[in-house]
Amino acid sequence: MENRTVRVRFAPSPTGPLHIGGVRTALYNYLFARQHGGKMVFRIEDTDSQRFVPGAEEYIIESFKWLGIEFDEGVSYGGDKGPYRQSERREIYKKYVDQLLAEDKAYIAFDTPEELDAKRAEKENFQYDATTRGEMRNSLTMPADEVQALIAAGTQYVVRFKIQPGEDIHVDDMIRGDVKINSTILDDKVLYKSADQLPTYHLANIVDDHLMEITHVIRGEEWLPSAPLHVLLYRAFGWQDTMPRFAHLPLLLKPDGKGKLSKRDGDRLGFPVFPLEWHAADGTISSGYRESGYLPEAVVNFLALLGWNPGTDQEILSMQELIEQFDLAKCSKAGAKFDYVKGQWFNREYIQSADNAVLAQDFDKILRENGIEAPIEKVEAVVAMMKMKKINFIKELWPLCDFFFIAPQTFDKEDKFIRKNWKDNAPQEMQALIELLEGLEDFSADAQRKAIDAWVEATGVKPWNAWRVMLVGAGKGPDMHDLAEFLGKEETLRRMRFALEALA
RNA sequence: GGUCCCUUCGUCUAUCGGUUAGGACGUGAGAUUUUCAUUCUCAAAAGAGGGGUUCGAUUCCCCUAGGGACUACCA
Repeated sequence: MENRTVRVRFAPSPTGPLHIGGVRTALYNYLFARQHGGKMVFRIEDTDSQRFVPGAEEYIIESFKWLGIEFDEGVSYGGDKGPYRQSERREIYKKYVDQLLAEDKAYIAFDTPEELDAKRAEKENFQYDATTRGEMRNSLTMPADEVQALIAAGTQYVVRFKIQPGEDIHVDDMIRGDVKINSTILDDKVLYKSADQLPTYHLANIVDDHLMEITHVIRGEEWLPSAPLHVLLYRAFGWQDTMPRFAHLPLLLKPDGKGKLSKRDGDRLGFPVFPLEWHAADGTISSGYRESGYLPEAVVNFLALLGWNPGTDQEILSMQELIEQFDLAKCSKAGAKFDYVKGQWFNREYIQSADNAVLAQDFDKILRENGIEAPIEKVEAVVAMMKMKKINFIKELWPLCDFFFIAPQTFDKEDKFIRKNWKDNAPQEMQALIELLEGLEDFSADAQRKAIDAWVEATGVKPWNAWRVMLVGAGKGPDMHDLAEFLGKEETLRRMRFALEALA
């Protein structure tokens, strides 16, 4: 059985946008599958017809495309073990539910939700299990013909799993080791609802994982308490020999305060919790990593290190390196607070090493939003000069780069930088610099540097800051020679002459 | 309440019985500098508490405390 090809799955419920914690779970599954030359399946768990949200499925698919997490089969990817949408697998589940019923491993229950609520209200710790099922309305307590009559009359019912109490159930977790839970504390879980003829998560999950030949279930820690139930289900079906191995990942926690990271934390603290921007039906918009200016590689790298690390000091890892180095045994057991400040640092690192042409495309959009249309090679030149500045996002480049495209119109003489660098002798010195630049045939940064260095050597004048006042109007920007080359001889001299007058 | 999981700098983490407890983010200081930055250097910063086991525990065991998850005809 250990020679089976690795097959993992990511199986979200289409109830809304994909949470960033879900993204990390999917990423770990992906890394694990790729490392072992296995397959990654995308399944949609839409067994709760009440909570279905239109567009969620498409959103999830688009998110993974953006992030570079690729599936091998599943919804929208195809494959020979479909259908991959649980709502399309009704007959399959029905067959297995009937099998459990026939083997007396499950039973039919007619108690209504209202009756159960009443029970819970009267008995603090009411649980539908071996101690209580004898006093409920189910096929264990009612005559068979009455049960059949009720069903024939169209009475709604559920199928419950008959759990034998008093047994220690062991779950062998790849991250946590042996986890033991006694079956007595488990309740007789609802496996199937006649109302919508759909199974609940637990049944559908086990049947699908088995039929889709899943070898490893890598999921969030919130599933650990129900893992014993799943083990029991595999056993009930006689599938224990091919039961997948489990790995329960630590949760992503709120950056501040307590509890797990929730959808609302993002807007509250100013960072996205969704990969892509999400427009809810009620009109509210939740920000996304993509729209906020994150590079997908940075998001992947950041998420990968939240709960796992390669055991070395290396923190910048490409998808390929992650695939090679990922190891479930090295995953941490404790939940990780979501450190979005470090996430921003990852983005900065990826911006600084990103291809200028790619960044130019992003920056071009920002420029257009600010009414600037420039040739893309000019945009790329600006990005090349400025991306090493202290920016976490490309959009932060605009206030640092506006002067490339818009000449300073006014000069605030109270401005600290101008006051300090526009001294009484500045006009004469800058006039001399203008004359020097006028005489240059070659206006490249190198040629300027050569000529100006010689002039500086001869006169002792340090022209750069005053020059910056004239071309930029503030204490920011790149090397003056690079800037002047970018602006060109004509524009450089025009700005200088204008500034000379404006500052007089 | 019950069950299970977890616990090293503010945060993410390394350490798989013997280390000056390492790295990164963030923070502070200094150097470099043609502004803003970058870069470089340095600094402050941690084993929850208590018992064991052991020649020796951050590391293994137990207890306590704290945190988290689960406890639906949701996933």
